[in-house]
Amino acid sequence: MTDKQKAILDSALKLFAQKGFNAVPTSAIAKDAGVSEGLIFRHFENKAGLLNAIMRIGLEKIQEEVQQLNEIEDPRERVMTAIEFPFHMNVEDYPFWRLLYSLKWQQESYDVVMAQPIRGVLQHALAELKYLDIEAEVDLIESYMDGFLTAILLKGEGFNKEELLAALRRKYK
Amino acid sequence: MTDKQKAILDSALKLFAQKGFNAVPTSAIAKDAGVSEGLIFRHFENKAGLLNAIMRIGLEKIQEEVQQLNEIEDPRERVMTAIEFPFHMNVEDYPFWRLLYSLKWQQESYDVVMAQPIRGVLQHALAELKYLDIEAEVDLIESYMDGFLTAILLKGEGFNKEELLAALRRKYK
Amino acid sequence: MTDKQKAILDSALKLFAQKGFNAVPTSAIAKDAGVSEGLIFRHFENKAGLLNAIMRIGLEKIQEEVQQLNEIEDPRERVMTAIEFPFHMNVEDYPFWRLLYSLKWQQESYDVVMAQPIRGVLQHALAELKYLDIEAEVDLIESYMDGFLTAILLKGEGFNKEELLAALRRKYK
Amino acid sequence: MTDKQKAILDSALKLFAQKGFNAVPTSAIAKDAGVSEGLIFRHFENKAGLLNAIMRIGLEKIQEEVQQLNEIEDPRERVMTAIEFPFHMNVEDYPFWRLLYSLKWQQESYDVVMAQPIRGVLQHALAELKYLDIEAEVDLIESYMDGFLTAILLKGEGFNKEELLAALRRKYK
DNA sequence: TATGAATGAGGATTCATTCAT
DNA sequence: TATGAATGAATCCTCATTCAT
Repeated sequence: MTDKQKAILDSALKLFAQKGFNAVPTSAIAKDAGVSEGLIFRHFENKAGLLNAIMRIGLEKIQEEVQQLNEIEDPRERVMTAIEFPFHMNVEDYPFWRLLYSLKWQQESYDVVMAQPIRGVLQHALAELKYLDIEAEVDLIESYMDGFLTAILLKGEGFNKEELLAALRRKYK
Repeated sequence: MTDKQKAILDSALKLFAQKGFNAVPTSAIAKDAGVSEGLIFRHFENKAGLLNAIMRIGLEKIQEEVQQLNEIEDPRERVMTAIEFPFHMNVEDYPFWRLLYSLKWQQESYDVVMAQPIRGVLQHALAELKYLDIEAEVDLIESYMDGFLTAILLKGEGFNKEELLAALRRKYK
Repeated sequence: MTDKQKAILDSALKLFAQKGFNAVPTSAIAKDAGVSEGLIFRHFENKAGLLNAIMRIGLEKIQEEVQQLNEIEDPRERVMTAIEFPFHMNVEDYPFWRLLYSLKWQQESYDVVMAQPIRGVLQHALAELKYLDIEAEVDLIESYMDGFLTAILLKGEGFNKEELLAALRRKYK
Repeated sequence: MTDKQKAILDSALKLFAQKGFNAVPTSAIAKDAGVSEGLIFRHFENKAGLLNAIMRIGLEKIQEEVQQLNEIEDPRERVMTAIEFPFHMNVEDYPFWRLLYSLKWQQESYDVVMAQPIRGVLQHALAELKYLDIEAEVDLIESYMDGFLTAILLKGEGFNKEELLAALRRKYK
């Protein structure tokens, strides 16, 4: 991957995350990345291809994250770490998550593919813990995670991430 | 409000909720509503004005909902009813909520205005319950609600709302 | 002619004169006149018909003006009065002249018809004065008049009409 | 400036001069220039930008003209040459002058900027000639020029430019 | 006579995409 | 690989005009 390809991907991710996929013209991406408009199409075929490339990279990152989760022995701790993932995730990954979450609400959903690895972890852990209604429980945890991610990604300022985490832990102690 | 105005609003809400504001051309709305495209602009000035009208109506519905919440005497029950709101909300309001939640992720956010009434109810109830860190607690509850709403609105099929609610209640018994 | 018809004509003349025929929507005329949009078309058939009505009225006024010119016995004085017409014309007729002069520059020209009566006066007077090349002389005088009208109608402020007239008279003493 | 840019400018000037800025759709310009409609906006941003480009070029031509005037030593001759400018101007510049004079009558006026250089020449020359009321005199001359330009630009056929000039010179001998 | 809702053709502008260089 | 001029379909919006009331 050349420098220019990376520049295009970076700009596209940044802008898509800020304004939404449909609201960002390819010309704006080219300008932000400091390349010609044509180059985007040479490298990524079309605008959807650009999005695909971003998502492929994001999925790889998620899979690394999941691998780290799986290295946690204690299933209870593994679940708690998963739930708290939104609080600990890397700030530089925020744009990717914003984009993923904004795309959820439009038809073409990458969401299912992306969520699957984490669901897998949870299913496994809950099975080890002898839970009965695993699917419902996973849905519940996934809902929590969605909610926290939403809060963290959208309430940039005027909101205390640490206190929210503290409140969460108080509940689950 | 004439029949055609209502038809436009209905079609617009439906389509915006399905595909996102930016992805729906006014021509598609007109077609779906069975009116001429020009009529949209005569009644709502521009596409953003149409969205505003939808949001104004939605806000009124939310305020009614909040009023009903406030009639619940017991603050504990009031909070629980609020948290469970996503499970009990009217199916015909789903499109509005989908639209609201999809807009959250783009710049021009109606979100803050819309969430305020519900936050007010929670702040009040938690004060009655002598909570200390009210803001963090409200953020937490709001996160839950966001998460549940996301689940309910996006996982149409292949997901059991009732079991999720049961799992939630088991936790909070 | 009803009050509303007059209101429409007044508003149309005012707006056409300010911004040009093409730049004024019929809706703006209706609004300014305080009538419904439909009424314009009931009374004047279409936008061009409205312009025609304005022009017909204007032509009548010009013909009255010309009649007064013709009552001047001395041909020399008659010519001078004509040349000075732009300086003495009624301020409330400015919009009509502005409109007429702006229309000159577009294809559909009312100009020829409107200028004819005045040319007639000049031709007559110059014949009485035994001029030889009457057409060229009339063209010359008409050019003067066009120039003065342009100056008076366009340089509203920051321009001294009286001094211009004085300068003109100095020349022609 | 590419060939296509020049083609667009040429077509736009021609059509604007014929029918007026507002009466010419960009589609007509594109068609006449043999380019796609989109190209107009890529090069000139919007319709007003296209007009601006035309005017900028026109202003440069005027400034060249003015420079030539200033090379005339005798101030009396300089003034006469200026007054007679409408009679001697290049036929291929007619469209530009038509456009400029048609725009005079609408709000957004380029007129003042365009007229300034010529006024400057006249003010200078009249000062050399020890005129007293220079402003009024310049207004007078400008009016003449406006009148002659109007005549020449609008009475294409059926009007003898040479005879008008002869009549003018007879007066000013 | 008068209203104002409704239409639809057309107008300015945007934007993904192509292509010659 | 990289540019940027060029395209044309689509998009938002305007506006003269019609029509039911």
